[in-house]
Amino acid sequence: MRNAVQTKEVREAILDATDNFLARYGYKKMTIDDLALAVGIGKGSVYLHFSSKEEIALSHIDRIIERLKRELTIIAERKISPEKRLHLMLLKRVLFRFDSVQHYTQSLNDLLAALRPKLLARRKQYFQEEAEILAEVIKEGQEANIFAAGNPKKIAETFLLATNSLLPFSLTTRELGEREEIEEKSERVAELLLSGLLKREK
Amino acid sequence: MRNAVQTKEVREAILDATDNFLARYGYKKMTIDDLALAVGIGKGSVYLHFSSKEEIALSHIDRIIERLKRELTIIAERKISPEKRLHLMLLKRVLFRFDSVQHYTQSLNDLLAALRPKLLARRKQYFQEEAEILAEVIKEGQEANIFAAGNPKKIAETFLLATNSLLPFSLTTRELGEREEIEEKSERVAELLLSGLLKREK
DNA sequence: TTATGACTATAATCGAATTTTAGTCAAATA
DNA sequence: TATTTGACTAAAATTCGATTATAGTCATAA
Repeated sequence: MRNAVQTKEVREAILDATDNFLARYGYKKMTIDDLALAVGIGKGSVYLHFSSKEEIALSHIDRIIERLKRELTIIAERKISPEKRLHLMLLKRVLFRFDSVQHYTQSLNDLLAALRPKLLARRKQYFQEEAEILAEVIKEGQEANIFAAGNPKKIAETFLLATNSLLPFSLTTRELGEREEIEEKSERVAELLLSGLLKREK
Repeated sequence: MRNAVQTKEVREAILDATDNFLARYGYKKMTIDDLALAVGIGKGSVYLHFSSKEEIALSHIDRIIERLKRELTIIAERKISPEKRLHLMLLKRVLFRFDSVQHYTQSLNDLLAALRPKLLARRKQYFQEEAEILAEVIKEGQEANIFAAGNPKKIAETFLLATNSLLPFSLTTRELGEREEIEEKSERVAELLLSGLLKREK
């Protein structure tokens, strides 16, 4: 059906416009009228794709997270050692989020404040999904007898927890400073964690 | 001089009252009049000890952090292996902060919002001071040939960074849930980090 | 010499009037 | 008939002038 494609394109266009307005003016100042105008459809038509302004913003965030998961998956499937892949994935995760936040500096507090309760619920979900991707690689490493034994999912969660503080989503954001600084810090945390995971015997 | 003691006592009494009001009503609703009344001194006298309401709140936070540093130092000086001490210190740090936040649930957002710029500046300071305490223990462990080589201060910073996300000072606060859950997560992160620090050869 | 509380300038709060905007739905369009 | 629309509404946000609350001061009292 041509219509389904058309529909998906409009939906994407709305999210593209959302991305633009959020980065430029923030969540509060973004209006449904603006979005409709930018996409070139009637206001009512926006509600054919989304049930509320909130749902638009959440879908927009979902789309960003989906992109991250896709990038992590690509690394997870590379033909290099599990150790190296885990390392790259941790760095990717931290830097991806850092860059996202850079992009939304003006609007982020605004957005987080408005969607806080919903976001908290989703974060758990995101976290689990990311852990799942890491866990696969950890399992492989264990099967190859490179990594120490243990529940792969739990280990993956621990890795994510330990790198979470490097993600600029909190009070610490500005404290973290430059991208290079983050890069270096991530590197150190990742190495220490990986070193802990590697099997003891030389 | 008896007066100096007296002065210090009044200062402490003001901070005690501050602790009480912050936990009960939050920063905004706490007034200087309230504090003076609670301590039993005139309003003007409060300004003999502190130059502003903001300085009172910051001093109050300093006092909390001082307590944490004291507790960390006590562990650092215990007569057990550096490994064990580091482990205990990491747990102490996470749980101490968790408990503080529990105490101030109502008022914390309020306080953080009001003092954010000043707090960011101090956090770096706190962070460095805590790292210094850990670094001592790490150095000992290296001298005892238990820990792998490396700049002790840098390693300490890495440890703190990796446990930072467990500290309930950010969006993740509620996500973290129960104290037991935090305890278990801290345990896992600490173990993995320590395992990474231990020397490779069995 | 130290402590005070009445005083002030500023900031916060209130509430009524006005404007903006999310979401709806009857009508227009394809 | 199946989609799309934009005028419409109810609710929320904003404005602004008036009122109240409060941080910080300082002349006076202890």
